[in-house]
Formats: sequence, C-alpha cells, structure tokens
Amino acid sequence: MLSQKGRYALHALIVLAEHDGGEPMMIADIAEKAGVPRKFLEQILLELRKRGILRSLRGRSGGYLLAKAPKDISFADIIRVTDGPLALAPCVSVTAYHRCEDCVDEATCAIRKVLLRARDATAAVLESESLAAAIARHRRRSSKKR
Amino acid sequence: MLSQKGRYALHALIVLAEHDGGEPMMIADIAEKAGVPRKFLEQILLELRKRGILRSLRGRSGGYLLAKAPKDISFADIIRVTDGPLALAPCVSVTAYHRCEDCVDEATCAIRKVLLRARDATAAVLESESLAAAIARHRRRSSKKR
DNA sequence: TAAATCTCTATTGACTCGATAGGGATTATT
DNA sequence: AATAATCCCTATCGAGTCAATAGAGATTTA
Repeated sequence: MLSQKGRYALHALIVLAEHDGGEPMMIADIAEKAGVPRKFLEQILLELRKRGILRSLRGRSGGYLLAKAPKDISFADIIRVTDGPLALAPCVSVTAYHRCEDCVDEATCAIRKVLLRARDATAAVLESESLAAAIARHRRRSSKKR
Repeated sequence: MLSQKGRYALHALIVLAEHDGGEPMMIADIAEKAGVPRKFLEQILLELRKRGILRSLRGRSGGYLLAKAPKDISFADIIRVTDGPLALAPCVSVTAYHRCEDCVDEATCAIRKVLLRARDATAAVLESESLAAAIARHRRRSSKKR
C-alpha cells in the first residue's frame, strides 16, 4: 500500500501539471485543489523539490513548478520519493539495492527471483505512466462525465 | 517493501514445502532451517494457520503441515497474510477493497487507473508463483552450484 | 518597510514492527 | 497417572514510522 503521503503527492503533482503555464502555483492553492492538508503538503513538496521533481520560487508571488515536463515525470519517480523503492525486498531494488540483512546466499535464494519479477512488473507500469498521460486520461473522463 | 515477517513467512513455507512427507514439522526445526527467531515464527505460523494456509498437530510429536499442496499455495497467498493487500491503494484492492477515505469520485480519479494496472501486474507474478515452483527452481540452482 | 510566500525543524499521538516472555491446552509416551 | 513435548494465545517492550500541526526563519515583491 502507498502511504497517505504518496497519494497526496500524486494528486498534488497532477494538479500542478494541469495548472501548468510557466507560472508558479502556491502551496495553499495546490492544497485546496488536491484536497491535502496545507502544512502536510508543504513538507511533501519540499521533499519532491529536494529530489529534483519540483522547483520553487520564494517570496511574494512565489510558488511551485514542475522541474521537468509532465511527460518526463513518472508515477514511479514520485512514489520512490514518498514511499521508497518499488521493490518488495532490498535485494531486488534497482534504485536502492542492498543485501537483505539475514541473507545467506543471494544466488540460491528461493524467493529472490520471484520478487525480482514482481518488481519489474510493477516498475514497467509505474515508470511508463507520466503525469502528462495521467492528465490526458483524466480530462477525457471528466468531460465524458458531465 | 515486504516486512521482515513476510520474508520470514516465505522462507518458512519453502522449508515446509521442501520437507513435505505427510509428517508434521516442529516450529523449532522450521525456525532453524529458515533462519527465523523461534518465538516470532510461532506467531507467524499461527496466523498462516488461521488463514487456512497451514494446519497443525498439537501435543507431543506435533508440528505444522501445509494445508494444501505446494502447487496450490502461491506467493500472493502468503504475502496477503503477512503484509496485507498487494494493491497500492484500497480502492484497487481485489481482496480488501474499500474507497479511499478522502476519495471525491472514483470514476474520474486521476491515479486510480494506473494503480489498478500496477496491482494487476504484481498480482500476475505473485499469484502464478507457487511454493512448488519455487522449490523446483531452488533445487536446480543449489545443485548447479555445488 | 510590510506583506506574502517558501524553508526548515520540532513536536505530537497513534500506530506498527520485530522480537521476547510466559503461562495454558493438548497429546504421546512411559 | 505422571511427565515431557509440543502448539496456543495474549501481553509486553522499545524503536521506529505516519499523519498532521506548529512556529520561527529566510526571501522576495510591492
């Protein structure tokens, strides 16, 4: 399961991607549109900025902007910041590999191969879905509805 | 990431599946072979039994047995007991569905579709891998090695 | 100078995680 | 019948995480 933080981050970045006009968007506005508690969102955005997904402008008329084009920000990028590796075990993580602490022999581990396939399957989905794709789909659905 | 408990459970059940001879296996023996702290394993096995994956015999010469054939116990079955749903959000869980608490409209949610695809991808891997398959692969590898 | 914004760290309470402890119930053996 | 071996169950522990809030600081614009 994703953390609440993770779901908040995804919603917030989609709001930001939809907004997109070169103009920064204020935390308070993002919070309202995404339905995220303001102060909590503050921390989340800060972290996303430190990890290079967002950039910010300070002072009056400041706010947040995507650091890259929406098509270049994937769900996987975001989730890795808020919830850590996609992998089910450290020994099959691509972005944060390390041996399991109690690992006897990685080469003959009976579960590693499967966990690796699970990771690859998950990553294939989450890395191929960008913010751009998400908002395109989102727009189609919202308009069809009303 | 899987919890430690989840990794312990997988290792323990593989030990049990490898042992398999109709004879029950004692917690202490499973613990030793799987490299799991004895008392912690006790709790894990208890839970797996309550969820119908194991059965047990009490008293002297008691122990644990798989409740089904190794080919009919999947990694997904085990992980669901120790770590909960495979899904990244409650609203895309097949085994434990419920709306996200702050959900506005599931039908137009911008992230749900993707999380659903991620779940399906993960489930496809973990549901198709059985204990039988794991030990078969494990035996091939261990023998090739030495 | 004042107002509006992001920045950063601390704190809170509830919960989870990994592990250990210990007495109870059940069964096989002697 | 007594004993020993086993699983059963609940409680407890310390450390950590999670979700959220708070508040003072730094920066920029007007």
